[in-house]
Amino acid sequence: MQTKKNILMEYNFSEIEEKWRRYWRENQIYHVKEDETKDKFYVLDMFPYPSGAGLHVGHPLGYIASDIYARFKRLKGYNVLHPMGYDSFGLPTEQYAIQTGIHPEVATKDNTERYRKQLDQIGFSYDWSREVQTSDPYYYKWTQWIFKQLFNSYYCRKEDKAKPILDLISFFEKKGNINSQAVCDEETSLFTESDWKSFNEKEKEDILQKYRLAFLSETWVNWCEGLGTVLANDEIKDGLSERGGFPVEQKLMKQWSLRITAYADRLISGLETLDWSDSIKEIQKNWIGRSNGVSVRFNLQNSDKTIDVFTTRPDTIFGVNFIVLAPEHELIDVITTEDQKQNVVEYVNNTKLKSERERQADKSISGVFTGAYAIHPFTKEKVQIWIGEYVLATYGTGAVMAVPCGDQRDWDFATHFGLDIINIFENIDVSEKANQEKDVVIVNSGFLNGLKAKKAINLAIHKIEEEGIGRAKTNYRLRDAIFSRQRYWGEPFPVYYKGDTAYVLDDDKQVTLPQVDKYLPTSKGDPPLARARKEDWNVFQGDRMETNVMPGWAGSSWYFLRYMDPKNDAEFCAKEKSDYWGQVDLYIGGSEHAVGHLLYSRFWTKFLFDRGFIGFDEPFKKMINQGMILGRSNFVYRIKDTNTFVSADMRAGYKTTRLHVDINFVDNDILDINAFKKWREEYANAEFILNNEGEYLCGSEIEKMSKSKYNVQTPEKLVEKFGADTLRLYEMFLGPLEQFKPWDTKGINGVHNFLRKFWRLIHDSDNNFVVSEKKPTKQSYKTLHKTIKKVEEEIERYSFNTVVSSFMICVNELSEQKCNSREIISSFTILLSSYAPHIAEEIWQKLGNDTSVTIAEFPSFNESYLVEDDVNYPVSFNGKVRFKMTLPAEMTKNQIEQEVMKHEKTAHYLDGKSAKKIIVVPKRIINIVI
RNA sequence: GCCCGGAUGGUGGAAUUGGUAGACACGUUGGACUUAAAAUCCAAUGGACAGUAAUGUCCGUGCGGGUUCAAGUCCCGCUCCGGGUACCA
Repeated sequence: MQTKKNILMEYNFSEIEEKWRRYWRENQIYHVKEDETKDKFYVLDMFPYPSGAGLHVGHPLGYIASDIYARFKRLKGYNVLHPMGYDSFGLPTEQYAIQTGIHPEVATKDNTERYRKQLDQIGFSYDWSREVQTSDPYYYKWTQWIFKQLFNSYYCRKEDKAKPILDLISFFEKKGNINSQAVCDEETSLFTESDWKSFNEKEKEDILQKYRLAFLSETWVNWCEGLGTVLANDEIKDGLSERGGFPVEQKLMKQWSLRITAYADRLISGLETLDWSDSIKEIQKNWIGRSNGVSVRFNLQNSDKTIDVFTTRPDTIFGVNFIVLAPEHELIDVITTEDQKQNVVEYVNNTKLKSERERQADKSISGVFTGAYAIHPFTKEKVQIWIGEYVLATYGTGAVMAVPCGDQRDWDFATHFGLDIINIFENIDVSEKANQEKDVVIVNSGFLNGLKAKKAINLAIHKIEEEGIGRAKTNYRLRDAIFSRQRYWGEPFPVYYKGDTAYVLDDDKQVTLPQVDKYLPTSKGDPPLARARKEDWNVFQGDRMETNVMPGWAGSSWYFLRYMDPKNDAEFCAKEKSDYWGQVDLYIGGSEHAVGHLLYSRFWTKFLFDRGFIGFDEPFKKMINQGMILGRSNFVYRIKDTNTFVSADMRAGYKTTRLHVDINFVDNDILDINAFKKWREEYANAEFILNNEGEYLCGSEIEKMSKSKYNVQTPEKLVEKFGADTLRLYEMFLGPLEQFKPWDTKGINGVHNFLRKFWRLIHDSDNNFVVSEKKPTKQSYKTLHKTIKKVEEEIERYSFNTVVSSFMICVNELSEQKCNSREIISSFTILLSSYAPHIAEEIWQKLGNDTSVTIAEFPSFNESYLVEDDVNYPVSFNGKVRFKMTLPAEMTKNQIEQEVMKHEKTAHYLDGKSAKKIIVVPKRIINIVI
């Protein structure tokens, strides 16, 4: 037991930390304003979704790192924007509302308050006056506003940017759409200016929908019955919804979409300007999936219809002897012959029954012949038309020209159905597998004979275009983003309908979420908002209001802009504010948002830039993805069909079931049996087979932290036991920020001891603060300046863990030197303040300062303190270090060589032989080659 | 399959451009203080071998080669682990 006196005499972190948190709050220390006299720096965290579970120790990892960086930049004289908010629309809150009837707004308020409390405890330097919440009507008013701008814009290919839709309308009025360079749906029909003038309002709007960047369209969507909503591609993993893991199927529905595909090229090229990890850039590139090729038209036999196929290998076109259509292809009904009709209908219906997941999982080859033939554009031979599941309706044209000798999938298909394989490669055997190598000479291919792929591709494209049977085309894997969700807890659309035609509200009007009786779809299957009566809507125009809501990523696509001007009631963000703060200079968050949030916010930023609302077209200049902190789970082993648990080291020979056990009952893998028995009723009478030490040993594994695994470590407990400064230091000390690492509290004492050691350095045995006014020794200056250099360099390269070591080394050395000089301690306190702000403020005050250490000046590094008179050289023989010798630093290479050869040990290691060569690297090493 | 990471003591990790591998911590062991414990302080701590000892020798950064006076670091070929992605024509 510690005595009361002991506690008072030591570093009393809980009192200190509370005191300074109050001080920061009351004096608005972290409040920040635009200041033209200073350089700006914008440090941002990915804002959290405030879930009911609260924060665990993994969440603050990135926040601590960004906070350290923000504090460091402030000390270096920058005007730092470092805000925080909540991504507060989302499914879990809504599911909770469905179960409990509690309005999501109420649950959100509770959750954000808990988050705030937890965040405050860690001592972050956020300017909370700039807080945003995506579910706040004052915020989503502007999310709706951006939607309106998207609705009222189109993408101009010529200028390669978004422009007002009014420009397009006046173009149509003058010239129709025949020479229009605007991005639009593939199947948009052509019209002249007089056609346009003859269209009525609905017809005009239907056409404009094919051009608007936010538009309604009847498309195949990913319908998730379990969630009762459609999902975007990035919300699906392995054919299941990312949230909840429910099956997803294809359904034809009228939905809002955003024309992100118009930005595909710029989203790829923009990556070059970003300081992001290669892996995230790579993921985005793959997701966009640009491939250059050509679309080729095949005429049909006995029909005036044609089939377009997309290929990246037109050089292999002479290897084509059949075509394969996706089961959803629109021509199937038209071309199938009578005698094949039954087979085809059966096959198509079967594949439709399968879910997306089943179709992905099933790699077996299936298909059916339509009975129809196309004509090869060059050889004029008959080409069979098949239907196959391996062809995707949503990619390219939904049809492929099959080249069995050159594509493994086509080869597999041909082999399975006994179709011919034409070989067009010189000296290549295609009887076992297809040849996908490009460095091969092409034969049997008319005008392409004797060429290799690179030249043949260009020639083939040229010829295809010349003959008018196709044109070069770039295809993208990226689809337009489905922007409607059939849910309640999201942004309502600022949209109303007259008949089937959608209109956006005037700029001065916004829709707020109406009250509904239940958060469930209606009996007709309409979204929850359809439950609202006319009088429940704050705005009601036309025949009906839009009842879909926006997806979770709407609000998070622009939140970093709102932080710059959070209270602005007239604009989403004043231009002069966004001009001042500019891009986010450092963005820290998880890599799980690689294709969702990070792609959409780049898209919105580019759009807002195009329309002149902001002055930059990439949101996040530098990004770091922090690694996940994993939990350590513990297990007990229940013998099958009994209520007896066997110790992990005794379980051989038993059939057992492994069960997660709450880590709070386990210390050093030893189970507290009494606590375990009390945990659940069913365990009250459990029996235990103990090991030879009479203990119950648990098994363990490193896993993701989750409630269901009972391995969650919360920051509260650690803050209570060790203080926030210790927690901050420890999370950084664990290892490199980007790395995945298991959470283990074993080492936390080490960092805590470091703070206590620092405290003791400047307090006497009665806990009185004592610093010396004497001039520090040369050695102490060296210690300090070594630390200044290291701290500055390491923080600049985001190596947060090694800085903690430098702090420790510094305090260790100062303790050894018994140095408590005011000058040294003052500088060190500033260095420490970005990591451990509470204790730094306390010491700073004790040193006699009456302003916060957060506005101190980072100590400047002076090289001259590190200059050594002597160098301790390692002397190696054939690369092996044998002894060391200290020599004056200013000695020349020749002098060093002479000194080394004179050394008594040199003769011993030369062992009678002569030195072939002596390598001297000044201030580093001496190597003697024998 | 393809694309990105990674592999260093009992543990987390350090070594920025090739130049003293294992900083800093944790853990372990021994010692001091104490009636005792906690806390604190001191010392040792990659492995093997030799020696009473000071010390010395050899081996050591996943494995096998190579470049170099010198390789954890660079090059070639593998193994294992983690992440992403997939009938994308």
